[in-house]
Amino acid sequence: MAHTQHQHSLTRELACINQVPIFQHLSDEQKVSVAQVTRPVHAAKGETVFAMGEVSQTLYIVNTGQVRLYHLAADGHEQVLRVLNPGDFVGETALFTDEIHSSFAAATQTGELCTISRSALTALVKTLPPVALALLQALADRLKTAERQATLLAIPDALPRLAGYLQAISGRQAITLTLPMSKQDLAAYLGMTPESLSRKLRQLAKAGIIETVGRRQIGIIAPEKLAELAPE
Amino acid sequence: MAHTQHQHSLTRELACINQVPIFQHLSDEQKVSVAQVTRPVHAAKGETVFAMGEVSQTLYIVNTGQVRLYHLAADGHEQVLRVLNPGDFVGETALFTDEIHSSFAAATQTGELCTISRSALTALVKTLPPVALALLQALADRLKTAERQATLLAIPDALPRLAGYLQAISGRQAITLTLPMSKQDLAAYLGMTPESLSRKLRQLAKAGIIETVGRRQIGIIAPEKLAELAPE
DNA sequence: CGGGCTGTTGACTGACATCAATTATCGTGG
DNA sequence: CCACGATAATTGATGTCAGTCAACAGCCCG
Repeated sequence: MAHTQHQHSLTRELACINQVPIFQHLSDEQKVSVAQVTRPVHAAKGETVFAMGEVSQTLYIVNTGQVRLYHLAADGHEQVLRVLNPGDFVGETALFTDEIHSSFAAATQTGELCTISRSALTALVKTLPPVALALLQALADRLKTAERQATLLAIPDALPRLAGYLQAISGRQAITLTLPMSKQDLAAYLGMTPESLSRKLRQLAKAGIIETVGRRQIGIIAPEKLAELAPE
Repeated sequence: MAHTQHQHSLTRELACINQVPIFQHLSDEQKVSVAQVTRPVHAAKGETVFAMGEVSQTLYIVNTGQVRLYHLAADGHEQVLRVLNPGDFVGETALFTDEIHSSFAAATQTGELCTISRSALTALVKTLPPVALALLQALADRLKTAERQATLLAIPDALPRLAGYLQAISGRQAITLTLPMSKQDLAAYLGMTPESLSRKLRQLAKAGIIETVGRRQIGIIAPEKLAELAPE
């Protein structure tokens, strides 16, 4: 490992930082100071980024590609916690405690990650208030999403659960959207089996509320009917 | 409303701040500067702190008493999001957007809250890095809890869901604990009906794993058997 | 062009929701 | 302090939705 990167052009690091919302509003020189504590990491499709039980003191930010976060039960069943797309990050809990990872992370698409060590990020938060605010905002957003997901999962019936999810990611608009993950992952995320998901999507399509386009695209035709099925 | 509080002794405000983990590690003078932007609010049992749909730019911190956060569905069904005990807070999303509340908050026990306005807290975060770090930590903790709950709720069978919950709040110890909410609220929180919860508790009691003491107390007798039933 | 993985469809079964009635517990006022 | 009423919690009987197992279809990648 190189213990000095002064000769390094930092272009890869800066590419990462420019990609990521939490560093978006920094000045150029501030970005450079962040880039100096950033280390790019390559992740090939299927590769494990970190495993449950590992000790980590690192924040991972996805630059390109996609990473899937999941719990693994003793019976082998995987529960998808969330899917990290470019700009998303994970590992913030490791910034405060030496706590072990409570989940697995594996790349579903080959891409590039950026890592920042705990000590470096703590220093950044202390010296650059905008970073602290951006981090707070990102965490608050994720918290809201997680609580929303928990509310959805508490619904016993699969149809309103799916309707609520579709409503959330479509923004109640009649648009065609690309699913952020495969359907079997989505099924696990929504707490149902792939079979059930398939059936419910078909049911919604038959009712003229949505249409499935290819494998990963869904067109929302009647948002108002979706709202009737969804909770609240 | 008094537009100046200079004569005020700040004792109530300081009591609140000293109670709350996110301000715990501040120096005395830093605490005073926080106290100056804090406003205490009394909440009687049953009183609504804020309602869904209201616009808020305020952080609420529970000093004493208890506040219940819940969603209200169109059919009148309540879904408990979480229960705020002393030291817990809510309203962090309002710090970044003028977004409307997505839930109701009602006091279940008479107590005292502290409020901090958005602008004041933003300023605090910028000037006092320890506050930013503490807030980040608190949000990270809550995020972890929310993700854990999501994982639990994704389990289709009620028994492991309950076992996982009991394990989490008992800390895997053989202790007698007081439930943080009524059983019907707990049932909603765990995504099942009160009837199912009752049956599952009975099942655990018959198996000698727990015992129910009164209405809100549960004794954990065999934590290791609970662990067998719970996921992971 | 072929293989494997992802997604779909079908039949069956079991667990939980639902509806209804009873019992226990707590808070309150006499 | 006890009796009462209201609410919470339990118990029972029944129906239904989603999980399971199994086979098949379709897309993508090599």
